[in-house]
Amino acid sequence: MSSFNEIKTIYLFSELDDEALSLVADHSSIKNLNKGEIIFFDSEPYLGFYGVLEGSVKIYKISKDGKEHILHFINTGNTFAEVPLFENLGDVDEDMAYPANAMAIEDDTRVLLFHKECIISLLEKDRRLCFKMLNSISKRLRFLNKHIEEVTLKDVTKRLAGYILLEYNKNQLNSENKPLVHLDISKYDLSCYLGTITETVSRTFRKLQDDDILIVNGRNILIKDIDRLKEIAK
Amino acid sequence: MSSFNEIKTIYLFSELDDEALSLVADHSSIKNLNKGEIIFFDSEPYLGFYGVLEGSVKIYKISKDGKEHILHFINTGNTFAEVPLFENLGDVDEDMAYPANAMAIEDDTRVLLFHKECIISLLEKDRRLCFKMLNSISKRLRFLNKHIEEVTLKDVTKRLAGYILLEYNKNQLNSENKPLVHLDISKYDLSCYLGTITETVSRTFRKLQDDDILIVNGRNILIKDIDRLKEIAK
DNA sequence: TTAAATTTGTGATATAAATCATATTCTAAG
DNA sequence: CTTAGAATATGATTTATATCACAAATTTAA
Repeated sequence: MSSFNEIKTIYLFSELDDEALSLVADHSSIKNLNKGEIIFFDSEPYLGFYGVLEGSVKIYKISKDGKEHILHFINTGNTFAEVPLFENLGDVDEDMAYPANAMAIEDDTRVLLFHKECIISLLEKDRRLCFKMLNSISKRLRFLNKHIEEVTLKDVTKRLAGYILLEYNKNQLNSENKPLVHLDISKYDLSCYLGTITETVSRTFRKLQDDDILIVNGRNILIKDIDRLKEIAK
Repeated sequence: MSSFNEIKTIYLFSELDDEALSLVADHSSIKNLNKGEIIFFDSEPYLGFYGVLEGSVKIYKISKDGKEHILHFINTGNTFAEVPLFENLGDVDEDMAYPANAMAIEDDTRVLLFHKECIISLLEKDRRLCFKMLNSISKRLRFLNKHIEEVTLKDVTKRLAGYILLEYNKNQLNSENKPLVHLDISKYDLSCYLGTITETVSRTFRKLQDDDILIVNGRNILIKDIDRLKEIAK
């Protein structure tokens, strides 16, 4: 059972009234997951979309020979796997399938599964929710746009530099203006996200370190020369 | 000026009543373009989204050093550049920008620009339109998902094989069951779409031809061994 | 119809990054 | 603490694909 307040941590549901919230509560279930546990597999029959209450999830593809590519990391408050709901507008729930794999990447990750059956009726009642859904999907699309640009048009060094700068900007508010970045994903996941392998990430960190741009200590990165890092990322 | 019937060729608008159609007509303009003409540039201020009435458009990114990557080809009936409308839900039209470049790739391409100002009000009135918009964006997202999987997890041969099979399936209805594919894009655009360069596409076609899988004649491709082609694409 | 320009094809070479092989460091379990 | 397993680092080698150079073919324009 999920409290209304917990449901409201999901951005999409944050402005729902109590009536709508109880409908969501009645049609959703919560899963607790440890690091490495699968939420769904690519092409698996679609049950509904998910929201992250706590922890972190990766959305990824795997090739026949085991090569992995991470499309998104999803954190608290955000939803994933909404797309199948709207792909086949006519055919209500005709052969819907998940568009990628999803795995928890932190212990004690909590996700809310909102079963597909009643979403449409909720959206039909609430125009604001429709717009929020459009907002979520649009942001995801813009993000993938950017991601594909990075992977196809830039080399690994640029991509890694860009990732670190993005993380730095994200957390700048938290930390006390120190140019310090803490990676909250493993180097393996980082390499899969950057479209490369762990060895190459290692070497690239070393190179940036040897050039006095970063100091890498495990998952902690001190940015020594942010201007040059920005120049590289371009 | 645009006739209602012409507007209805855009899938998103196909079911609008006359009142809504006249609103669309009043707030849109039509552009005629020749091959190579730009519709908008990446990051340019956002005017509204487009629908293709006739011809074909490519949506693409370009790197600092001129390398190009094509994200989508948009054909008659389909819309593009809807994303900026919904990204910043609160701030009405705060600094919206196009998410990529768009160029006509056929002569006599006709596009309809639907100015951003009145779209939201139209969507607020018409729930069905909201769902169609969700449908369009979702399809685009699924497509990019697939595209990124191809580019990051498969080699050029697999990607090219996959592209030819997709084109074959698309046009199978038209042609009289002959395993014939006509490329309706240049080899340059094909290479940019596959995340490679023209030389590599040339060589890959040659390899597939030498292996008796295809016969390539300019833009016409005869599939000699579809089973092996499918096997390669996997 | 011919010339110019663009597109396409092919060979030789260069290069970024993957693969393979260990070594080292870190982490979690007993 | 100690040990086993996982994650990370680094060197040597290979490989797919980009780059460069140019030839051939096709399209466009004059």
